[in-house]
Amino acid sequence: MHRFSFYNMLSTDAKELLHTSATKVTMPSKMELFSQGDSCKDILFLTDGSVRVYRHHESGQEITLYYLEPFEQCNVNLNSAFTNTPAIGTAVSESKIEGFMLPAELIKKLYVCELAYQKYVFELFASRMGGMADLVEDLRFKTMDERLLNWLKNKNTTTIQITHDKIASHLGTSREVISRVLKEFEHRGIVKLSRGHIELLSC
Amino acid sequence: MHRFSFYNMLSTDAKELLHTSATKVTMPSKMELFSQGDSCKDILFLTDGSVRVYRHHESGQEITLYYLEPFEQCNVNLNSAFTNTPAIGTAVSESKIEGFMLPAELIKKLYVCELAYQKYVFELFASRMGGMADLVEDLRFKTMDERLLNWLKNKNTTTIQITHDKIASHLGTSREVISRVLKEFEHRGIVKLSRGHIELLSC
DNA sequence: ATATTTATGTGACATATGTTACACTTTTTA
DNA sequence: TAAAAAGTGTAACATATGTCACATAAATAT
Repeated sequence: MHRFSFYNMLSTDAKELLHTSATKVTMPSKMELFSQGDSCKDILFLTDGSVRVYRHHESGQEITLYYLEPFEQCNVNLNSAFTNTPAIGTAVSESKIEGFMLPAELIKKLYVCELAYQKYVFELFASRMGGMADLVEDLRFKTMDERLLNWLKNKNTTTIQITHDKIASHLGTSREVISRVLKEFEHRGIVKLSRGHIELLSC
Repeated sequence: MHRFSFYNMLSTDAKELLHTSATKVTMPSKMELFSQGDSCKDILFLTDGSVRVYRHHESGQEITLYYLEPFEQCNVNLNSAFTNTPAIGTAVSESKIEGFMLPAELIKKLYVCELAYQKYVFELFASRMGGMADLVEDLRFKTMDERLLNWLKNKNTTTIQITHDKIASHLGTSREVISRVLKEFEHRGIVKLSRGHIELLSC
């Protein structure tokens, strides 16, 4: 827990309480943490790996709302747990993840009493709102080519291990569309494709 | 101020402080409260009228992120003011509006010290996140027909006073598209159109 | 009263994306 | 090793939406 930005500024009482109440969790990839409609009782403090929070549609298609990275907290999780409302999305681990689980009631108290945590939560919300607004703008005004290229670049690695099908879920489209656009990128010399991974060239 | 849900649960000190520091504001329709990129120094407490918060794109097109209704607060405004970051959208009054302006520094203190306000802000964020997630899902998986019909129905009146151009900005499309879809609605007997207003039938 | 602006109607067309259908290859499973 | 599953390639087509180019009508301004 000590690696969370707010930790050092907590009261000793709060630190103590977190230590005694936190349950260390480790989960493999592809585990569902909670599903759209669930009521969350526990709150995850992610320390390693990443979690995808997405919406699904009747058609079976999905679109990613955001990715949860280490030392961030999941707003959908927090919202549901704090306000006793159903989760507005589904969360699934994208890799092996590690972290701590803490009961909602305790974190609610932390939010009320600890200034540092309040600030942390507020900033988390602010940046998530920003991300969601960007997503809205992208969905409306950007082409799939742009969105896909941005997505690839945001991975910050030259070799990305992923299937076209997964990318389609992230961006909310179908596999064929991703395959088609990627192939065009290959022709343009932007990427090199092979089964299961994509190599980013030229940037 | 006393009509805000959190007001009655504030300490007398806080109430006092709000009263002495609040500046009553009245603004006509179509006034820009702040623009994307601005740093907000004051926070609006809206008591009457409504405000549209939107994003604009280079092309000149716009899309509404959400509407601010009386006794809600604007998250973009709060985020910018609290975290000293540029506003992620533009806010414009949709009608004549009334409310109070309060300095960011004071509201920051209110957020820290007053449990009721903390709760209010949290719930506001939670519901706004929900709205944004809905918007993302709609943008990706709903047709313009569905989105337009929902938008009309959400107005909760049978006669809506608006131009096609405005609707286009709300939904992030062009005027022609809205005109076309509305005309089809008219043929299907869902609406009756006339210059400047739309009458919803059959529901 | 005439001119100008604002709002709407609409056909024709461009294009991005979704869909279907199937071939082919690689990997995994039995 | 054979069979099944998973991943990719690709053509052909459907369709929703965006764009252009006007025409017309209503409201406002001069």
